[in-house]
Amino acid sequence: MLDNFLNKISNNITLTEADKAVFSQNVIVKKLRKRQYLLQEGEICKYVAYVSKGILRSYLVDKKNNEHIIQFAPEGWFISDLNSFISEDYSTLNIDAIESSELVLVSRAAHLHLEHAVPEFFKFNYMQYRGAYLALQKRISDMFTLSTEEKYTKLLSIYPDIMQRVPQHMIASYLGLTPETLSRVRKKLVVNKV
Amino acid sequence: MLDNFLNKISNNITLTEADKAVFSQNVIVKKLRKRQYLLQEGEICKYVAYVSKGILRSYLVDKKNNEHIIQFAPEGWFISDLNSFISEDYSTLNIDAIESSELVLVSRAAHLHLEHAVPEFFKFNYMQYRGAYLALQKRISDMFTLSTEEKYTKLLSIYPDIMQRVPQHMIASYLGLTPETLSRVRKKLVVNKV
DNA sequence: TTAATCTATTGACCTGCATCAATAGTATTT
DNA sequence: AAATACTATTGATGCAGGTCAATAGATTAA
Repeated sequence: MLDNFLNKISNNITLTEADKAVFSQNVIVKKLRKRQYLLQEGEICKYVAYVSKGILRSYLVDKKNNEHIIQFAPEGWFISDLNSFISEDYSTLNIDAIESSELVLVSRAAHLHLEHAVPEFFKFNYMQYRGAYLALQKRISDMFTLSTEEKYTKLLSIYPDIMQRVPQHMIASYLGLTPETLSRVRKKLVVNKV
Repeated sequence: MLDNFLNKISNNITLTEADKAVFSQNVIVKKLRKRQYLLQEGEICKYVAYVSKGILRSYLVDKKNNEHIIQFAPEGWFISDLNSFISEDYSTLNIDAIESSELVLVSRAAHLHLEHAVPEFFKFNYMQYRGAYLALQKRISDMFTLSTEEKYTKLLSIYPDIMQRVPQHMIASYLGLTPETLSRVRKKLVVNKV
């Protein structure tokens, strides 16, 4: 699982063997069972998690106790409550495992240290943040401009793998729909396709 | 207007006089009249614009010809279609001036050059992107969890200055509402306050 | 193997917001 | 000063999607 993490990093930037050693010494490997929390609302987010196996989600819970999924993170992705991680404020997000998973955790201190010790890692994070920003901008654009049906089919076409692994009501939650509505949208799609 | 820009940068990172000279030589100063486009959908976004005076907006137009505002950028803010700027793909966003404005433009080549020539500027952008990502994440959270009324009052409390300067139908557009609906929400708020 | 939980579907009903249309005040232009 | 565009409000009406409730298959736990 550590290898998986180091590969991810070195796919994007060049790491010497020494760099890899520094990484290895500054991260924590962790397993999570299905439904186990990595982070619960109100805690301080101590880690950025890299998913080497399985799939996690981050979500928030509104006043009516409805869950809204912010992000799915399958193998190869990072997940955290970045705001809490950076500011050390209480988190508003929950993060848990949809499947039992394996993670590589980077603490705040380790993250800072690594950015300093491995300057290329700073660059890596620059790209990550920029990419994450662009992705969210696209998501907002889609929220504004696409019909419910289009949002769903686009999601299916972009992340077919993820969509097959997570229960349907979580897809609904990600799209800002109730499970009932998504069920009806799907029905309509099937009928129209025949 | 160039000073305003240099101050913005040097509020966040330390610039030598030499650095400032490099910046000055690598940016373009530009004025925009009210309603004038900086960027039109389908063009390639050549610049990141810093607003030294006035206020701009970026928005997209859906199939039904409704505008959806992605961002307002008053003095001290940056605006662009970052996706188009980086990838040199055709832009999906429009950017225009809500008030007549003064800008400092940084081209892609200049941006790359500056990041290289002034390493602190690379750091500055790292922070910008990270901050922009966090801001969008909050926006999505609010879209999910707040009622229409709450979204509006929160916007008013966070950006009272901007909200006073832009027409109401643009606020509606930013919130994903029709002008009629926002008008009714406002009415209800006044009545409830009395 | 039997509960208990999780998941998806379907129906009946309700509501928040969009749509369409009319009015009127306020800026801009010429 | 008149004409044109822009902006905000209000009313009437329709619909997409939420809510509540029932059913049933599929997982998971005891």
